[in-house]
Amino acid sequence: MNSEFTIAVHSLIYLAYLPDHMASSETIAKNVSTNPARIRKIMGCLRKNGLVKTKEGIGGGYILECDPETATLAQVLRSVSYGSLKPNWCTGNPEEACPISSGTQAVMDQVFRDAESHLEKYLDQITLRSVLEKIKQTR
Amino acid sequence: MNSEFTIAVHSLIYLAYLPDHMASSETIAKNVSTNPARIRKIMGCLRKNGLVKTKEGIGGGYILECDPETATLAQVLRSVSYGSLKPNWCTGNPEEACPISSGTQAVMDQVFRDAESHLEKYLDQITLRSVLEKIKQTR
DNA sequence: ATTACTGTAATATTATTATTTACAGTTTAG
DNA sequence: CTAAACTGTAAATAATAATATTACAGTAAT
Repeated sequence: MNSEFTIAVHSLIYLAYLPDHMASSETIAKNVSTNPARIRKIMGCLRKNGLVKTKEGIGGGYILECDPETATLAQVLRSVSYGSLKPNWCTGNPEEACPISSGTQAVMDQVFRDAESHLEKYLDQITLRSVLEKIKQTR
Repeated sequence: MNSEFTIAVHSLIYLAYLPDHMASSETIAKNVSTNPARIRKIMGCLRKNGLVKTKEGIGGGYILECDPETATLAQVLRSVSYGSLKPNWCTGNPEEACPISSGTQAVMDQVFRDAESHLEKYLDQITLRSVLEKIKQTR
């Protein structure tokens, strides 16, 4: 898993935290500690999934488009990191006669897919609001 | 997650599949499609956790030291990839005054730790035997 | 029209993964 | 007792993936 999921959650939490629920890619990038282009790319995914809205042009930026009370980390995961649990390196060789060498990868792929859907179930219980509350309490 | 978990599972399945449950690092590496040094490193982790036994010297190699019927993928995960769900890149900056920038990482770390223990619970239901059976059926 | 934004892609940089090589230590066989 | 076939481990290198930088066209406000 790369960091896009974490960045997406961080950005959404940040928007939820701001009084007007809005910020530019540059402001978000500073808060997250990354660069604006990366934020824009990730926000694009969140926009396609209805979690944020874009306002282009001067004074524009990103606006939270979901209710932190009901939006869950699973929605965020699906938006930016679908299928990212499985490593991209593959074991074995499909051409081999040995069933272990040729067949293990497919079975492991299934294991990872199932694992990811379990992960989703867990993340479905975590709302943006609950994360925000935990952050506030941590201080 | 890097591929060590998949390689470890593949290696164990391969040993379980062999009549004498034994093979050298070179043989395993060929089956997995990687190099012997990597296999030896991973097998070292599995040995420390009692999943395989090493036989050094001529005619040596690795021997399965667990019952495929009861050994689970969770044991393998714990042996080789503990804490690997969380990405190593971190968002935010602990020095910042903004609670979101300084506090999100710690909360996300907790989310990943919990997610990993959920993952473990799922993998605890999958035995080496069941993976081996699936591979055999796939043909 | 100019300014301040987003969307997107190409390129560069850095970090992580994986491979290769090497060698000391161990056991078996002759 | 010595050579051969293994493991254990680490260092060096190569390959790949993640991240950052740069650039520029498109859009909306002033």
